[in-house]
Amino acid sequence: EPEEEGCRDEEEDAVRAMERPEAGAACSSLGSSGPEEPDGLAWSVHDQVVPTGSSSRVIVHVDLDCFYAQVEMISNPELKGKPLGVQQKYHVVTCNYEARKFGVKKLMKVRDAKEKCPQLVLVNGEDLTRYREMSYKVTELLEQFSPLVERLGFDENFVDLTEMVEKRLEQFQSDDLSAVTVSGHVYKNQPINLRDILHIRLLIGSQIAAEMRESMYNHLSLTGCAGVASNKLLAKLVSGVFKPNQQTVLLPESSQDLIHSLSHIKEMPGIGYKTAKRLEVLGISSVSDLQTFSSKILEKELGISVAQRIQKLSFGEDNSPVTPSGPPQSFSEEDSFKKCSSEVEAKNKIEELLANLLNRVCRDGRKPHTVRLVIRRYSSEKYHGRESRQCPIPSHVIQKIGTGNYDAMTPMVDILMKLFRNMVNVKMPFHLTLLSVCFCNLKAPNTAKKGTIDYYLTPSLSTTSCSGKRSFKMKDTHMEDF
DNA sequence: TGGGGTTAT
DNA sequence: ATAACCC
Repeated sequence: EPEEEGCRDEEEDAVRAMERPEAGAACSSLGSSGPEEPDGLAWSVHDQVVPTGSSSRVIVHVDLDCFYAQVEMISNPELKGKPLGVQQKYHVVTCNYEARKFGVKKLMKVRDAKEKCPQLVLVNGEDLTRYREMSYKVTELLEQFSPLVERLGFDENFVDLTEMVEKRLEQFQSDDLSAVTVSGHVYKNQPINLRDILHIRLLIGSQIAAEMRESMYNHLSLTGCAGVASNKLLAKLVSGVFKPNQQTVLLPESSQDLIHSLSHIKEMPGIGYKTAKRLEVLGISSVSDLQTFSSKILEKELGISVAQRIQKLSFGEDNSPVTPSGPPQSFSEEDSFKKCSSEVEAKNKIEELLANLLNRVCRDGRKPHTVRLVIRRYSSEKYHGRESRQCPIPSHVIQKIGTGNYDAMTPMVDILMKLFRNMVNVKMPFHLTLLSVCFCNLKAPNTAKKGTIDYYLTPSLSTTSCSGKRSFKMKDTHMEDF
């Protein structure tokens, strides 16, 4: 069973919380006009109207436990029970809980990790294929509950449960609501008020979250955490409160406690490295600092968009929707290395990246209409020494992708090497530490037939775009320009 | 820091 | 094309 620990405690807490539902927050005033049974539950909850289109949502954030390590332990069960790290180049990018007991941390150097834990077993995780495949299986499983699933990286998903919760509520007879229970932890052990429709909805959400985790375990042998709350920010923050393989629901009255539990604003999802640095200059380091800082000055400093968004985040407010991810917008492969300083070397590396990418994009079925080459130059060092060049893929090359196998290889290498020489002056010495190839601008395979309206409206097929100059997408560097 | 991803400008 | 964000 997925639940490893905390099970007893959370059940007892939940029972205790329900034994005195009136102990915490006052009863919602929304139901107070109800008739017959002032102290019963029957009259009130179904009558509490959540204003249509209002911001009262039920969101779950699902976060797999040390995902790459779990996938490796499934591939090789002998690794189970041993301290395991997944290695990319000189780093342990993630590790299981056995390894964490020894002090191994994410993105720790292999040397340091081995020092902390000499018995550490390492597996190479530079090829993401199996992780990516398992990641999409998880997303697809969650999509069976609701189509509103948004991926965040390979190991996290948001699901908007609002509609599902509404449907389950309709199935309840009013006198059943006293039997609604929470699944998993309640943040801060806040007492549950069964007369509060928002509490009820979140509890139903917690039950669905438990079903999702059960399903992930039963069908995919994967464990993870879940957080249920009224928006993505809070769901994400609360999912991490009880850590391996547990779930937590946040009731609205505790949301301020949750955001103030962050010790620094950099821990707020949406406030990254750059923004945190700029806020630091302004003397803003805590959530409270950001809450109370002058909005006007913040807008002048960061721009109105970022300022308003992050200041709302500091209050736990986040109206961003769960945007269904659907199929990927891009496919890329990269490789980093100590040194690449010749064109031939670069070409070989690009060919390897490209071969893998063509396979992936072929399996997807859609056709990329744009290619991009990315490099990182040595000593550019400061993260963001990356430069890129992209161009449209000529339609005759697009056709070769997916159909045959490697017909597209040679023309694509030619295109990529032109992009390469556009970025790197090969007559001068150079030193690269990363190469990446990306296929994007993916379109469904063209079903348009000659002579039809679709044919003439499909840029890759119609004569107007196959000859003469193309005036669209001037940002792309066209191969004709070389 | 690796090997990925996304959206906004 | 770059810059920011996420994992």
